[in-house]
Amino acid sequence: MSPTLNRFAATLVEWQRHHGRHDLPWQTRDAYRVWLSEIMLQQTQVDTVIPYYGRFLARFPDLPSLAAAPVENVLTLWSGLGYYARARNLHKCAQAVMVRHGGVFPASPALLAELPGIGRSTAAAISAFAYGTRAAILDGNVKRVLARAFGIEGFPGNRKVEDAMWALADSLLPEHDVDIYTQAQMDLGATVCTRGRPACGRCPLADSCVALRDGRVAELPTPRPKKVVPERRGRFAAILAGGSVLLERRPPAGIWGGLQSLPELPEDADAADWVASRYGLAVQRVAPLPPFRHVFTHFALDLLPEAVEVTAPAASAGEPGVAWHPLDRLADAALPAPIRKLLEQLVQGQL
DNA sequence: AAAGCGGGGCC
DNA sequence: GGCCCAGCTTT
Repeated sequence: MSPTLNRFAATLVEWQRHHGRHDLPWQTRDAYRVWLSEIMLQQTQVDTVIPYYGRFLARFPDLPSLAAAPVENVLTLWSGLGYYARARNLHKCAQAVMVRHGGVFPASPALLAELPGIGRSTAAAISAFAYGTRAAILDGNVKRVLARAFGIEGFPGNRKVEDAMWALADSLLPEHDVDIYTQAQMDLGATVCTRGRPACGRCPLADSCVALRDGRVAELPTPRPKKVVPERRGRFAAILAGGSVLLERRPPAGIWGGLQSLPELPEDADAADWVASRYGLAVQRVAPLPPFRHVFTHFALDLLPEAVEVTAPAASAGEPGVAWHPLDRLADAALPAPIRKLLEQLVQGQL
């Protein structure tokens, strides 16, 4: 598309100057801050990210401090944000930038995309915001805006549909003000062209929007095809002694990879016997706790927690990755959200 | 309880 | 290149 015909970009850039967001804490030209925010913003909305971003930056103000930290400390600060592979990749990426690029994020989207946790869209966003590089993003906001504005059919998670959107996004990229344009697409998608009740009345693209013209705003973008999710169940032991709970680090990959959690009991084990033999603890009492369901994208997990009171333990828990953790210091633990909630309810005497 | 958000990586 | 992966928020 010739630049003079690119009304789309010009309209968005003009809209952004007056109606876009200009006070987000990561709106700087510091590649470290831009990168950190973009990773946190994958799969997570701005309002959720802001407090995490602030805490993270206070603890790891720059790339070298993050690269030098143990990954456990990174996971602790990530606890509750979800998708913990992002935190592990973030840490790996920090170390890779130190080694490969002398501690400076490259400006090239191709080089950025070779780093852990950075894909094509995130690479483009970082290079556009931090360095003004001309590169197209395609996140969920942009997919929604493009699907509606241009009437694109098909689930954007489908490779063919996504490829078509990438081609369109590339063709729409303006010659100048790519950083403003990039922020404009994100902001329009987040504040006007929302999934639920889009505010078409104040959309700068309303005049030309195909979905609005055809009355198909609610049908676009095409939703993900439905799938039945398998169900799993897991028994979890809250082993308690002297105001502390026993936490065990999970394997690095898979669900809640690398996080601390309650030990998972074998399906048919007797809780008291299992705790006694595995950890060498003297069990005083076992009590079932209310079961609850946690739903992931691709499966549902029924959690069956049990409280296991033991006599005051020795200082060491023996097994590697196993540690007693004070119940009044849960904030320091890298816990998955449902386990954190369970333990907090336990502390508050609600169970 | 169900739907939505969304980029990365494996096979 | 199709499909699988992963957790929290919103509705």
